[in-house]
Amino acid sequence: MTQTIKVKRSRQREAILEVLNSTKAHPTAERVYEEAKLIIPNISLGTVYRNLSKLVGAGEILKVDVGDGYDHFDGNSAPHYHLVCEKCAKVFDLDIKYDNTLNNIAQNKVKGKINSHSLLFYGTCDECAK
Amino acid sequence: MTQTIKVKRSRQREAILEVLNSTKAHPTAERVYEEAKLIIPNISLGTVYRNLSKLVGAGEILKVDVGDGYDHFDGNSAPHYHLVCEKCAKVFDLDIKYDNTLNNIAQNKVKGKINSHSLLFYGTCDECAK
DNA sequence: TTATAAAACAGTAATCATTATCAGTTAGTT
DNA sequence: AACTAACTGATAATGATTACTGTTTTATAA
Repeated sequence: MTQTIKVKRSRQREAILEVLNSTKAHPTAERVYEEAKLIIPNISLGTVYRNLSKLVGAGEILKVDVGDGYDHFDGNSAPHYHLVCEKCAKVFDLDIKYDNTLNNIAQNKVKGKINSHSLLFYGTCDECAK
Repeated sequence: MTQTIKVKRSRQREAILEVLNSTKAHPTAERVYEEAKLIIPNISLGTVYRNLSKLVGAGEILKVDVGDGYDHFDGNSAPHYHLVCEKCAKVFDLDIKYDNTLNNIAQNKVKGKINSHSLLFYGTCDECAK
């Protein structure tokens, strides 16, 4: 028994996507909520969470886990690497090519199948380094 | 104004360390609590959390963040890489040498200082691949 | 267009991993 | 043995995320 669940457009989801696509920051759900309210003032936080999950599930955005207790979201859905600043806690994109050979190195060590990887750098961002 | 805070031994902290050093799993705080209770039956969950934080701060254990909503802990404090099984959700150590040159690649792209990195592989573990 | 059904919503309550609090206990020192 | 500060067990509080519910919106088609 399979059931197909249709997806309907919603102003709210489009506003959330617009927020994410117009920033290079990697906002938390709360920050996305604040920005989305500028477009749809009575949007609710639950709606933001629900749609962020949906967009992640659809592969339209990325969830970035940096271990600070918040989920961060990224409008750039292509796999790429991040820098987490240990001073200001901001998350930055790194202009490094996604390296599929890393998967091969791991693949040589296990019988199971390696599907992907996530690489996170910790250090000081340009701004905080000044 | 600096103040030195002394560290006192405690049976509880030693039991927690013993739990972590006797497993290759990467238990959550709750699991550490369950195991520690076998050694000290009336140990409290708060004590487990408090000492896990302390041990991480002291560099005696590692906190492994795999994005499943739980903190995982690792008695092996040397930097190394992990595989997260997408089927059973377990965390495994990978026998791959920690690659410092990855830091250099990132270092070439930023003005700030890259200090470390975390690399996490996703896929199927040996057991689930059968 | 209107009617209909299901998806999505706003508002709010519930969940639950983790942290904080606090009175009593323990380890280390004099 | 007495002192002091770190530590503990028990429990309450926190806070990000999820679930619930009655209402609204979207998409489809009569």
